[in-house]
Amino acid sequence: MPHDLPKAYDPTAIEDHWAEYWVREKLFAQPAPTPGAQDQPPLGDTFVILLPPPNVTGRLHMGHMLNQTEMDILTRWRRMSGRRALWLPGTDHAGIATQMMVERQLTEEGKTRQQLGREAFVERVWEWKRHYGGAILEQMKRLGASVDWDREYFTMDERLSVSVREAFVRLYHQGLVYRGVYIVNWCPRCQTAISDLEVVYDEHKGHLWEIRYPVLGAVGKDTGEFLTVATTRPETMLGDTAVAIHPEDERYRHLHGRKLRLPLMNREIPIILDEWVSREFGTGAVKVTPAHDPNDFALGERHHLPQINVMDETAHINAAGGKYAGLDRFVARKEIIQDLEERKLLAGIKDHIHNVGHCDRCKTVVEPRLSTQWFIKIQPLADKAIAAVKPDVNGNKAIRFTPEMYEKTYLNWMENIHDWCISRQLWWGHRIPAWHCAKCHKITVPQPNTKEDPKSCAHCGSGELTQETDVLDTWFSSGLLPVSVFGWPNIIPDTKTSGNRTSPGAPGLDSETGEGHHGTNLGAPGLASETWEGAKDRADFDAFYPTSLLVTGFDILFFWVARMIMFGCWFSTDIPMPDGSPRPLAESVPFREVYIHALVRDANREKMSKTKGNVIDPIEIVKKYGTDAVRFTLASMASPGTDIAFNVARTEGYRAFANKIWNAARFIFMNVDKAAEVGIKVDPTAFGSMPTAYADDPLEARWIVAELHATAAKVNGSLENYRFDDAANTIYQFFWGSFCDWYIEIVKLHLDFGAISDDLVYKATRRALATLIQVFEAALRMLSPFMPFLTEELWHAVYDGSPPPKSVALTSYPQDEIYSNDAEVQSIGVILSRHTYESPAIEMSIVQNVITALRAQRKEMGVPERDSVRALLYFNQNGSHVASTLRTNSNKKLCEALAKVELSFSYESPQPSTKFRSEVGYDVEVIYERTIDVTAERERLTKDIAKYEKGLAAAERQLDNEGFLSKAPAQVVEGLKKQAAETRTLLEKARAALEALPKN
RNA sequence: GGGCGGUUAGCUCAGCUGGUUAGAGCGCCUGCCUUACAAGCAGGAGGUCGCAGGUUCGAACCCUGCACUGCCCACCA
Repeated sequence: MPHDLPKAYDPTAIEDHWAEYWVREKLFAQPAPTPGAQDQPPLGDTFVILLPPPNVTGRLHMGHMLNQTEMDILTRWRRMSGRRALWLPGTDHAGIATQMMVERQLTEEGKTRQQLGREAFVERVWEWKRHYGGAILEQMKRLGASVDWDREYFTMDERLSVSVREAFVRLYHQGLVYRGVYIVNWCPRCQTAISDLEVVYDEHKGHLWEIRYPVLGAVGKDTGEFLTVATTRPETMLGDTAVAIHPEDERYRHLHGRKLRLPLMNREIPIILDEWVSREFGTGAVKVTPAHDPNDFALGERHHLPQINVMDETAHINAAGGKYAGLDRFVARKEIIQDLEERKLLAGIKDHIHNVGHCDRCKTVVEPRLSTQWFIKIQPLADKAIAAVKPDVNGNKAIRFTPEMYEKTYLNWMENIHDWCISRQLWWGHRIPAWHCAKCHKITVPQPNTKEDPKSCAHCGSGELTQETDVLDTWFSSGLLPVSVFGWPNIIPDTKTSGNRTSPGAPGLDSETGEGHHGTNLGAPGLASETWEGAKDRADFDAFYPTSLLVTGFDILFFWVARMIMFGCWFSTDIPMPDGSPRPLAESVPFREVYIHALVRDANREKMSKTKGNVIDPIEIVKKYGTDAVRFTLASMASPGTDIAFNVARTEGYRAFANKIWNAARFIFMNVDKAAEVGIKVDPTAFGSMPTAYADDPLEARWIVAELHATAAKVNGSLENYRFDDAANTIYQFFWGSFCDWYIEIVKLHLDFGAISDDLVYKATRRALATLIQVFEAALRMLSPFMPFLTEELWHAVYDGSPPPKSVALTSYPQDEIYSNDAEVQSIGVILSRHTYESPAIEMSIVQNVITALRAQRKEMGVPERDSVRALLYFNQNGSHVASTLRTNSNKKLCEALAKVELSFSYESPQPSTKFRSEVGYDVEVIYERTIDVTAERERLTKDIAKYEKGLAAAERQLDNEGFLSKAPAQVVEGLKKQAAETRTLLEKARAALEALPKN
């Protein structure tokens, strides 16, 4: 019997069970639609969301948990609101990170990957992945994420690898991929190029070394003069091929056309003139090392300087570095400085604060390095990606950012974008589908839509081809996810004819409208119903692309979000709409909305980091407080644009909330059981919808039903705007503040199983019980996206273990049916208008106000909590609605029961000598013998008087103001007048009471 | 060097397009083991909304300046 609930809620007792249940029952599976079939609900009502794929190497941290909580709340909410919801999970192969992980393993075994060889190493990584790669998703399952596990992907899956290859191949044949020798950011530890984004800059206290380069005379002899250059990386001087000065720099005008002798290397290098040189910085003379600095590289190109690479891939000096060969760059730096000093060529050392680039992955200092890499010419893709975010002529945006300010950040970056270095010198990843010819040394890239690797060189026909050894940047494959997970490119029939026929990158692409000229393959209408290889994928794509929303952190805005937008817009443009029409930009975006969430920090607002040791492990917290409490904590603090300072004190509070809900359920089930004993059964078929109340229902029933509807309206509205905090707080307030604190306390009075033989009592009890359960059941549904475990457990118990659907997650989300439509409400006879004093909200607030006043007065008089006492209620001239509310017998009884008083009314004023309490519209007096603490009383009254005087003065000042009276809206003026009158009454009474206190 | 945020109760944060006397949770104080819940109930204290001007009948909210603080971007050796 599920009604036997323990006294305190123990999350650990139920969570594993439900987590497994949701997965096992495949409750959230959303299989690909059958081609041509009519599905319900209609395809238009989809809610599709991709999980930002965690790294396979990853362990769940608070950021993941926030991200997943938000996505789960939205997905569950949309699903319950009738949308066909699909949340798609997967993991990222995370090239560098994973390779590092396995290399570390090998090191422990005393091996290196080079010893293993590429093939064996990659197999080893796969093995690792099979073993440990699922950890993070297992954690996710445990947290109750309502994803479709049948669709789980991995970015190195065969299916997704096909997409990656096709994307590269198309871009290549569109002329948007190029290969060349450039300066790239090189990580000497990872021994690979990394993109600009993967370099993180740290401010670093370094030095600026000033080195004297001897000036040579006409015959190549030292003149005895020196040109002093300044550098932060002296070791690069081994590769210097010039020194640059500003052409207008008067100090050096006499050196124009002269040469220098490069110290330590004894190489003659020219002095070149370039306006790029800043005369103010350093000495105004810059050593130029084209092979080791991006600026110098550009300078070198302009002046046709040789490029001398002096370091190997591990940042050790190579043979070109003379006697320093073999030294690590920092060791070499020391020796070079020392040698220069000995030769008196070191003019000075200055402290210098500058930014040093580090590898995002391993934090090694990045070395700009000349190497052959693959790049994407990004501008054409960026143009579309910009158009997708900027408002069109009608002011519509194909992609909307929340918070909106990220739109600016995004556009700013996109408008200043650089070509993307996509090659990585790793073994783990998608190997670049390009083949080098041993004969003509040209490159062969397969044609689009071909599966076979090329057998012979496309240029000379030679069969001596070897595939490129570099792999693609991890973000290349994750950038493709929105299209690749839905089957692209295998979704266009007769694909042999499409592909490289036209080049979208070519001039003529209209990036403003996004309507490219590469629509070579406008499929026929009814495409999805045809039987062909990709029909199933195509139906999937048609149903779910574009996705609805992306929820992610700003840290991967450029890495991932921007790349998905570029790729999504680029590769989906030529896929016709399901009806065969061309795909507009708004339908080629990978997602329609982006919600960017904040960072989770520790309770002191510090960034969580391993080195600081302040990382909060979500799994630990979950074990301690329960998943629901942690989820609720995150949700309640997730206000767009604000970082979350995660404080377990909050979580403790929400564990208490879970316990509160649990105990409310215990109370309800206890009464259900009592009712059953006297033959009252509640019809469960009435559950699952929104409860209604009728004119003859008692106040608390009419009120709580109205509150429920109002709460539903507010929660739905908040979720619509990603206001998780508002939504969570609203539900919290409703459940605890309204349902438990007031409704349950009052409904107890109407659950009278003792006098059940009386027909009226029987009916009233049955009705009260029905409303109680219905509201509770609806509240569970409303709460379930936030607290899926607890609500699932209790919801099943409400149905005594045999609910209609298999899960609360498959029921419908509470919708407001009152506040959204007053007219209809009145026509069906429900008395729930909020415009009159008959409104349950106003009636209830009066009752609550009276009860609170009575309780406060009791307390002040020192009445023991148990005792019932007599009390007097004095109505005054502002209190007509109070009087009319309380004259209702049921309301009077209510006040008496909840305040433990026996109430009498009076239309006189209380005697100044008695101790009473003044409220707006009435005074209360509790009849009880006690000695008044005159000092405390005087203090309280004095404080009240000051407050009233201040308020009254402010109100009167405004009411005397002509401008206010003429310009402010009538209701504001009226409200202020009323309030001023009330304050005046309260002030007078307080003054009188103070006057009446005994003096001493 | 550019750009974008933030500053409201002891703490963490709300406060929607300016409108009556600024809210919540936690913490704090007081009293209660009242048979759903002490992870609870009841009552209470606590804020000149960072500072200085301005606009307005009216400003936490709009404008200007300042202070402090956080983040992002940037090739200055």
